Amino acid sequence: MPELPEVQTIVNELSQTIIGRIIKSCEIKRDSVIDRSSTDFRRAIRNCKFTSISRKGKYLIFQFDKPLWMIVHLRMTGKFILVADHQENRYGRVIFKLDNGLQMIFHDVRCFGTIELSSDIDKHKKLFSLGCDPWDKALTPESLAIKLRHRKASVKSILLNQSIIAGLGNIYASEILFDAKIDPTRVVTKLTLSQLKQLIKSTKKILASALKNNGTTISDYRRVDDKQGTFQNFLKVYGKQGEPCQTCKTPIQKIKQNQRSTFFCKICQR
DNA sequence: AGCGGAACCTGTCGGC
DNA sequence: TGCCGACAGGTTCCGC
Repeated sequence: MPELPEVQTIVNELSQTIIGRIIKSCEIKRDSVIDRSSTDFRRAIRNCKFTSISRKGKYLIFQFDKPLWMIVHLRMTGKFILVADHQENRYGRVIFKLDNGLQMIFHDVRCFGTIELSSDIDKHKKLFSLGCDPWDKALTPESLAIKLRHRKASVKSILLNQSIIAGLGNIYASEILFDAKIDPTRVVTKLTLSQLKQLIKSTKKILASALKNNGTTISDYRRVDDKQGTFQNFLKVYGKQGEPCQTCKTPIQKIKQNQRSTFFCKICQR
């Protein structure tokens, strides 16, 4: 579900409300969401104060007032809800009770989401294996070309690989490739340096615009407290199969790549 | 090494 | 109406 712009929106909104708050207790409704026994988890997190919230790739990172971090991945359907009282909610998987009476609910229909605790964030394997941020200065056409030089996968597949660029998902991959006028099925080593340059440029452009719109709400993604993003109003290809391309009027194609939908214009994208 | 497919879990939608 | 398969914004594991 949420990609970089959605996760960043949630970071921004949670920061405004929970920095400085202390977790008084925690209720775990679904054990598979957390990375240890519920007893150990509750004990570790009790009386911790939130000092900052940040994002790496699609991971949310909550920092506390001691050497402890909570690392959350929302996967497809995870979201956070802040409420004064916890009405019984079928999909509330973990409920954090804060010192100001608010409850922060981790809500996740499909239960793919994960919550982990770490006492040494620099040694967290999954975070360590992430590629660079799209706005990282180290991301240049030349560095990308070197990193991809022996790859055989399509450019769409490479965009979804979090160890190369972190934060892109299925919606923005299609939108970025349309903006860059690159065929998603193209083997990545066949791209020219100027196409790689355009790819990086389009990535930053699309993500910045999505962020400005608080993300894309199609079905499940919600901001904190169920508010919706608005970038769905600006999508040009995702979910638009059969509709005319905004540039050349040719119907948008929908294909499957690695079991996932890709949308593109076969005329504009080469 | 790195690719594609299956699996994880739950809900919804479209077709017959 | 009812059932059944396909599909959903992600990642990990496995076999090749």
